[in-house]
Amino acid sequence: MGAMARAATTSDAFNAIAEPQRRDILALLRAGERPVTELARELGMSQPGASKHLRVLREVGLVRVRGVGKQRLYGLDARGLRPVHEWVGGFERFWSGSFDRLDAYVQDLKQERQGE
Amino acid sequence: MGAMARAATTSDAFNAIAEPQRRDILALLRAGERPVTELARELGMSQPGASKHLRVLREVGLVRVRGVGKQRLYGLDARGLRPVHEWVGGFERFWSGSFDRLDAYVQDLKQERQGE
DNA sequence: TTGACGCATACCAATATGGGAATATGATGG
DNA sequence: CCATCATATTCCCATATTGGTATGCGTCAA
Repeated sequence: MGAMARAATTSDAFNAIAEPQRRDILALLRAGERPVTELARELGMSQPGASKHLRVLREVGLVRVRGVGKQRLYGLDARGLRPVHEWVGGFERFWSGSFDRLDAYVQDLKQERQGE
Repeated sequence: MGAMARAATTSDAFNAIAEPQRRDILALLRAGERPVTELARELGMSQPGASKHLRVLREVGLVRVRGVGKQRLYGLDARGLRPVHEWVGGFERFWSGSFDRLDAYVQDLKQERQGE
């Protein structure tokens, strides 16, 4: 019951994709299933390293595994990214087009003043 | 140099938004600027807690500050979320519509086999 | 059964948290 | 200059990584 640390990487997709190498793995898997060793080689990481990242991705459901002989083929299951996309999308109007930085700034100010 | 730990939360937007409370702060700031204490109160966190999260958000450029008298008004600067949205958007075809889980799975297999 | 191969785990080191409490810092109003 | 309000920082703690390296384990081929 003492202090807390950062949330586990396995807690949700947001945490899982915070790690660059895991994002690389997901991106690579868009091209199709891959066995661990191949992933490791293509991404320049150690085999244990790849396995560990894959474990995290598996625990949040972003990849699934399929045993084929000695190999374990990892495949993408991007459904878990949808909530992330939607959450971030909720900010789209704040970065797109006519709403440049200064505009947004001023807008916010106006809104703020009106509220009081 | 020795082992590494998790990337800093201040390293990029992906890491910054991995923390739920920081996401809450960003979401709240869409309604307009807020002073620290108000943010803390509305989100049920301590003042130091809010300040610390705001510091992280500031360091990755997702919020900006403006001093107004004794207060410091924090405002949203969502531009940094755009790359995140785009990266995640790159997976859209894998979760949307006709591409349900099993379909995607089979598709991947086919693509894989063709590639060899 | 025995190797060999592919992968997952265990263990260790070094580090980055996130929360609470206490305290320092800053700006404002008298 | 001082008391005060609003924030930022500092400490301390327990925890959760990420990256090696070594090793366990399951499957397949002889």
